[in-house]
Amino acid sequence: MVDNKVSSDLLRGHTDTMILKLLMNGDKYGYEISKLIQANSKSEYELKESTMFSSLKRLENDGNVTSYWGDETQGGRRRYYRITEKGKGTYFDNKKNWEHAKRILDQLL
Amino acid sequence: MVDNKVSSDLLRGHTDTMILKLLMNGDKYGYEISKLIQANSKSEYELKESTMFSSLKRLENDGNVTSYWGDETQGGRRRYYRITEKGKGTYFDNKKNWEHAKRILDQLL
DNA sequence: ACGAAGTACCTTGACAGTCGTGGTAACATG
DNA sequence: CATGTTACCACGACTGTCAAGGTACTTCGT
Repeated sequence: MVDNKVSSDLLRGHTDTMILKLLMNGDKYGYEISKLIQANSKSEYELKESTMFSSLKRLENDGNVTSYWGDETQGGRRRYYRITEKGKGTYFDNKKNWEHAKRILDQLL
Repeated sequence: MVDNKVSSDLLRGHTDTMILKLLMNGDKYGYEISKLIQANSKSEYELKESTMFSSLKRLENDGNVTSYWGDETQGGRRRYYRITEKGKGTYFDNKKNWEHAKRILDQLL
């Protein structure tokens, strides 16, 4: 009797999942993430910087990612993000939830 | 160059669209709407009353639905909701937007 | 040499949809 | 006559999004 309802949060807030997906393919820094998402959606979706930062902070607070400063000796410092084991689990859960929500929404809309 | 980005609001807030869809098949009252949505999703989604009421109020303020009191002479008064022409347009727009968002999310998740 | 544009980080405050909590009232059932 | 169900509604908290603003460095054109 556990969790056969869609947690309605996932009808909002897919940002975390998008970011986790990217980090599954290796560490990335913030600016890179937003550019990648824009590219991967062929500019049909734009992840706003402030949205991304609040998502990254949330992910870090929840232990889904860790971060560290890159060692760029010259020029702009970059903060890199790395997905944790927990983060991978979260990604798969979220992805499954999305598939579920999609089915239900298709039925309801 | 207009509107090739997903308005990210539709990643949240599908409630309005669900309700509009139901009203396309005839006037309904509040309680009925929430029960129908629960039934149509085989209890996998439950539309909370307070969410529904705020959605209905929003829909009415925006001219997507109108409402009137039923003439139940005995017992519980019921407020019925009827979709407007504008509401039908809104429904089709939202539905199209959902299809679009779905494609993009599938690509990004 | 200078200014603009781009990279790269971050904070703050407002806004909007969701939902828990609580309240009213009528009717049905045991 | 107490409990449950139908039926309405208001209020306030929470959370994800995003516009606006800030800092600092690099690159490129003129």
